Order: sequence, then structure tokens, then C-alpha cells
Amino acid sequence: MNKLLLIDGNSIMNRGFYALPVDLTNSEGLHTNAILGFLNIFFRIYEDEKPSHIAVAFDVHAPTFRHEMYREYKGTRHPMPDELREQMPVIKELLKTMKISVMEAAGYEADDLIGTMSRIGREAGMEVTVLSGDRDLLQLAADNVLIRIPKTKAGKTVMEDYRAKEVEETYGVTPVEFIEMKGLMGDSSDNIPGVPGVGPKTAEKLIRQYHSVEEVIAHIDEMPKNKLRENLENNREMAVFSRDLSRIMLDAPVPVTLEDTEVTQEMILSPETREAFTKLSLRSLMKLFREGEDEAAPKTEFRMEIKDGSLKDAKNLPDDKGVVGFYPVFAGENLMGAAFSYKGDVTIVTTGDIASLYEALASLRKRGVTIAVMKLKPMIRPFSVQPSEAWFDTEVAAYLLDPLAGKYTFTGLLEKYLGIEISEDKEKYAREEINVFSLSIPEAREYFALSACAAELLCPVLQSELVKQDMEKLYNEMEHPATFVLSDMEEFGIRVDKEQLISFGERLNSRIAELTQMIYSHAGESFNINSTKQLGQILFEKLELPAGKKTKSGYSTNVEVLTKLVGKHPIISDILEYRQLTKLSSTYVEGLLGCIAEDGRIHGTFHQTVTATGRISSSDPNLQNLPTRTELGRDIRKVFIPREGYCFVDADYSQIELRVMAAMSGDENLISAFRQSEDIHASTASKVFNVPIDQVDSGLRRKAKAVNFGIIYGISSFGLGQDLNISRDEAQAYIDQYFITYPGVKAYLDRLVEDGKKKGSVRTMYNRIRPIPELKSSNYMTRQFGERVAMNSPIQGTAADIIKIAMINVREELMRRGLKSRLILQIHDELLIETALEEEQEVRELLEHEMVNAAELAVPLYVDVHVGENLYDAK
DNA sequence: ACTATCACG
DNA sequence: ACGTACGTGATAGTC
Repeated sequence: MNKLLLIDGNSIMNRGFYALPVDLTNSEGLHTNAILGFLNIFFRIYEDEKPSHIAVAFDVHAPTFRHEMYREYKGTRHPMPDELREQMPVIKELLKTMKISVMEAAGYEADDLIGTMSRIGREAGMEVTVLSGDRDLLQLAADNVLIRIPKTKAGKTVMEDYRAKEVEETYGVTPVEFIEMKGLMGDSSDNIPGVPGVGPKTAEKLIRQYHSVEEVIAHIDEMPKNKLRENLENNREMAVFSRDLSRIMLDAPVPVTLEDTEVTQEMILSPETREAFTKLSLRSLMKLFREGEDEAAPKTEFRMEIKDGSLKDAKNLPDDKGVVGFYPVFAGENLMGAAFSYKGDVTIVTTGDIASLYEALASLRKRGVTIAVMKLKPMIRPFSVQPSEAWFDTEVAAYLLDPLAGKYTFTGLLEKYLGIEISEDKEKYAREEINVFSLSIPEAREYFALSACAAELLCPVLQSELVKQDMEKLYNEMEHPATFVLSDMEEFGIRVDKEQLISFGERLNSRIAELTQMIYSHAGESFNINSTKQLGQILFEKLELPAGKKTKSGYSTNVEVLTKLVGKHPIISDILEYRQLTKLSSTYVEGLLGCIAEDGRIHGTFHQTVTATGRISSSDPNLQNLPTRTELGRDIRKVFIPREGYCFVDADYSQIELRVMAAMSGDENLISAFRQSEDIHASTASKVFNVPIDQVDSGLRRKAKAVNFGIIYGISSFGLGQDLNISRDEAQAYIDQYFITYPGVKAYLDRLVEDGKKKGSVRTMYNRIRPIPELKSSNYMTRQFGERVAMNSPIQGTAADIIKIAMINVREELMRRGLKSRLILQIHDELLIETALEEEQEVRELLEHEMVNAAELAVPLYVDVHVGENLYDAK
């Protein structure tokens, strides 16, 4: 028996939109929650009913035929949220991809198209199912027309099913009478007026008795003389009219024939659909394809076979130029074995012989094989991997494609890019940090095999995705070689004078002990000064100091608040000093001491796939935030020293972000300012505040500097005012003046926001992408944030790109010249080279040259170079 | 696991 | 009427 499924597209999309979190987006920032909600319900019903024919109806947003005579009532309709609106064309397109008929007709509502199709189906002898969240459709219910209304019960979606019988049982009226009822009671959400004072109860009572609006009217005089009767008398026409408005048309001009709506599972779940789901990041729906393939002919099904083998097997793996997935197993420094994957066949080799494994890899490379791994950096050293070799790092590639993803595990990437879901009980593999020794032997074997296999499968997909996104060059020429620089920096590390660090810590701690006692005596009791909760109580309750207004779960006790209280009570300055010293002691002295390796050096980790903008980050310890802004904190840097016979050569870019902005905006005034002036803040002050450059005092310069930073961060008058401690209006005046001075900058920033909104992302000069889903938010604050990000990311990101180029070239040049000096640290706009004393002059020149020439901009790049015997002196 | 604070560019 | 500067990581306290 043929079955026809009719879906109220607007209603089901609406339901999906409000049922699922709105922050569901695909990689391009397009919202997908309504689409996912729609598809979830759709496939549930599809499984249930296995319909042979399907059509989805949508409202056309124009005055509809049934309502056009009553247009003034349409004003009360809620406008569709933008996040939902943007999903409407996408679902229609997706349905077309699924070969499902989309019905739309100008002047007709979805209800009318569904009603008409239900009649056509019924007359053709089909079973008809109507899916809608709207009870209006109940009037269509019949013995062979089933109305299904999804409801959420305890978080689960359940269906309320109505045939004619159920409508009568629930409402006490027949489906046809249901229309009459609505004529009396009206429907505010549908802008049907009805009769005043008549609600569902009265309407039901009247229709059960009289069966139609006309009959009710005909019997008005039999009714008791009350308000109801009066209302009915005064609204006879309105009742008839409302009833007619409520009646769904059964003869609308539907744009499809019954034959058009015929569809099979194969047509719905085609490869094109799969591709479309992937593009929409609808990962949870990928399982549909696997099930489909299990039943039919399996084609791209995930298949992996693990077998044991020798290195000889590994060496001879592919017989053509291909991709081999690779995963080495280490226990600390010791090699335990490796997994090789080729076309889904994984060979696990148990060996501790690193030289032979190295050899096997070399032989694969020689034959032009690409070695794909999930994470390259840790393999560089053990296998002496060179930047020129064809290794492919899926993590770095996936990071470039989606820098906001956060983690790049094989489970996540397989699902995202290939729709392959590793079965539920393997969830532990999805974790970022995984200790393979906590796994059983078979589990561990499977983990190694999956890692190798996933790398192999992902490699071509990610490569073609990079090409599509125009980031192939970025990967090959910047990110891939940068991995080697980071690996080197981690390997070399930085030497620390442990004794000096310990004695520095002792000095800090004795002062901290003094301060602690003084604070306790000021407070009149001892308490945990580190607890903001307790500190807040002492300061603002016991000592009754004016509460720094900022809160959220209590009083704020941050520097900003405390600084304003200095002088009000002697405890404040002690707390400020205590804070500063404990920070130094715990984070820097204790923290760093815990990181010193056997060789007396700190080998931190540099992360390449963490930041949203393309910057490098540093951890264990973070070597990019060593104190420098205060004198005492800065002293910590004295314990970072070069090895014997070496010195530090350090260079930092001068105003790289402002220069990048000048160049990318093409603003002539800012460009010429940079070409002429060495002091851009003073120059800005002179122009913005309209004073001769030689009359710019330090205060004016400070203000201009703050404005310059503000511009880069995506200026707001509030933020600038906060920073400079001036009024919002004054801050706004500075900003206005800045944009008058540099109109090209203003135009550029506007362009970034506009472009970002259009594309959902922005890019750096080197094509690095930063998605900005916030730009499409309906929340004002979120959207504002998105706009600031749109202005900042291309600038910060381009600066990050440039220093990456410099790092790569510095490393390359040091090697090429056979120098002993090594790059050991990058701090965003600064590079540090541990330099052999005899190479000092050459390295100074080399470093400056490579940094200045890393990019050719409309504005010259400039670096400050320093030499020192420790990190303190080198800045 | 989350929040508050503070170190850096 | 809202409540903000952009990008990170470490520590300590609290839940």
C-alpha cells in the first residue's frame, strides 16, 4: 500500500529551532539547530512509516489568499528570528538534494497545500500521514488520514497521533466540527478573531450541541439572555468569517503531482545528501548512511583489519604512490612498536629497534609515499623528520580548517570529515589526553591501529579541503615548516639558574610571611588571603570599606578595585603587595622550579593548534608570560641564562600589529606616518589631538597609545574610557578624531565587519581563516563581540603569520650557515636566540634581516635587537 | 569543573 | 536597558 507523508515545514522547523540550542552551527557559522531538529523528527517518522511518497510544504511570506481580506490582523505575528530565517533556504535546498518535493505557492499557506495533497492522496487510495506541530491540521484527520503532532515529554519527543476517532475522543467533536469550533473561539496566533468571550470550552459545548456555526446562529434565540448570547448576536458575521478563515483549502493549486512526490530511501540517502550533511556539520545524522550501507552494498564503509607483521611488511606496504598512516608506540623514550595503515589494513609491528623503523620510514618516503600521522611534532625528533619530507599532520590541517574546534582527535575528525562514527564504547579514545598504558592490550592495539588508519583516511580529505579553502600554501609553506621550529625550541629549551631562582623564592617568601602577619593584624583575625570570598568579607563587611561594585558570586577584589581603595585602609597596600609576591612565588618560582629538567633547562611545550588567530601558545610552563611590566617581576627573567659560551640575542617587532593594519587598510596617512616617524604613538597624538609633534607630552602620548591599541582590539568607547579612566564621551571623541585622521583605517575596519557578516569568517593576509559564528547571533552583546573579533583577528593573525615566516627562515638560515646558535623562544612579536659568543654579530644581523624581510608590506617592518647575558638584560 | 585573579603579547 | 576592549595559561579556591 502506498503511503503519503506530508510535512508542515515551517511548523517542524520552528519546533526544531526552539527545541535545540541555537549555538549549533556548521564550520561556516551557519546555524543548524532547526535543520537538525527537522531531520531528527523526519527520519523518526520515516523509519516508522516508510512512506513511498513525501512532500514538505512551506508558507510563502506574502499575503495569503485566506488571509488577505484580513491583512490588518497579520501584524501581530511574531517575526521569525534571524537564526531561524537563515535556515529556511538551507532546509529547502537540502530537501531537494534528498529528492523530496518542496511545495510552495504564492498566496497559499502550507496548511492549504497539505490539505489539498491529503485529499489527492486519499482519493488515490493512499494512507496519508500529516506531520505538524500545529493543531489546526486536526481538521484534516480521517480514517485514512493520520495527523501526528510531536510533543516533548520529559526531554523526549513523543508523537500524539490523531485519526478522526482520536480527534472525537479528545475534543468531543469531529474533525469537520473542529473547524466550526475554531470559528467561534478564534486563534490569536493565527490572527483569527472569533467571537469575543468564547474560549475552547464554550466553543466545544456549542458545537457539540449544534455542530456548525450556522446552526449556532440559527438557535441564538433559544439561548439564555446573557453576555454570551449578546456576543454571539453581535458577531454572527465574524463567526462565519472566522470559520471560513480557519478552514483549510482542499483545492489549492499545488505545485507538484502525486507522482512527483514518490521517493525511495536510496534517493533520500544519496552520496549527495551525505556530502550536504557533512557541509552542515550534521554529524549525528551520519549513522543513517552506515545503516543504509549495511543493508545495501557497502561502499565507503569504515573497515579496518589489524594484523601483526614485521618492519619488512611495513617497508613494502604500498605498491603505488600513496598514503600510509603511521603511529609509533613509545614508552617514554623507548620505542615499543608501530602501526602502519594502508587501505584499511593495519600492520602492527612490535619492535624496540628505532634505527630499523627509521629505515622503514625512509624507504617508504623514497618511493614517494606520504606518511600521514595524527600529530607530527612529537615524532620529529625520534625519527629525525625533515621539513622537506612528505609527512602530513592531520591535527595541524584540521586546525587550519577549523581553528575553533579545540581538539583534533581521530574520533572527532573521522566523524566530522568522513561521517565515520567509532562505536560508542570507544568513547575513551576521543579524549585529548589518553594514557595508552591505562588500556588493556587489545584496546591499546586497537587505539594504535585506529590512529594510523584514521590518519591515512583523513589525509586526502583534509588535503582537498585545504585546497578548497585556499589554504594549501598556508599549510605547506607555513604551518608544516613551523612545526619543526616549535619542535626544535622544545628540544633545546632554556637554561635556568636554579640556585638563583630558589634564593629569589626565599626572599619572596619571607616578605610574604611578613605581609601575611600585617594583614592578619589589620584584619584583627587570620583568614585565607587567597580566598576572594573570605577577603571580600574582611574588607567590605568587617572593615566596611566601600564595596567595589563589581561582583558575580560576591565582591570583586581585583587590582582595579583594590587600587581605588589605597589610602582608605593600610591593609589594602599590604594585600596588593601580597598578591604580587604570591603570584611571583607560586606561578613563577614554584611553577618554574617544577619544570626544570635533568639538563638544567626548561623544555616547555609550544602549541600550534590552540589559538583562534594563528598565534602560538605556550604551556608547561607558559614561557610567553614571564613578568616584565613591574621591576620586581622582571627580576625573574635574570634566572634565564644562556649555556656556557653563549649569549642571548633577542629581537622584537616594533608595533607590528599597527604596521600590519596600516598596510592592510592602505590608509595613506597612517602609512606615511610609519614611513616618517619612529614614534607612532607620538605621531598619532600629534595628529589626533592637533598639536605639533614636539609639543606632545607623555600624557598625550599615553592617550594616543591607548587609542592605537583600542583600534586593534576593535574599538569601543566604553573599553577605551575604562582603560584611560576617562568618560565614554571623551573616549568617543578620541575615536572619532582618530577615524577622521585615518579614514582608510575606518573604511578597512568597516569592510572587515561587513565581509565577516557576509561570509561568517575573516581571513589574514596569508588566507588563514577565523570563523566568527557570533556575527550571526541575535544577542546584541554577542554580535558586538563578533564585530570586534572581525576587526582584530585579521590584524593579530597576520602579525602571527609574519613572525611564523620569520621563525621558519631564521631556523633555515641558521642551519644553512652551519651556525651553532638556536632559536629557543617566541613571544608573539619577539624571538630569542641562544647565540654562540663568536656568532653574536652574525646572528644579530641574521635575526634582524629575517624578521624585517619576513613580509613585504606597504609599511616597513622594524625590529629592536638586544643582546644580554640573561633574559632580563636581553630586552 | 568552574570562577576569580593576574602574568604576558 | 543592556555591559564590553583582542589573544593566551597557571594557580588557588570553591562547588
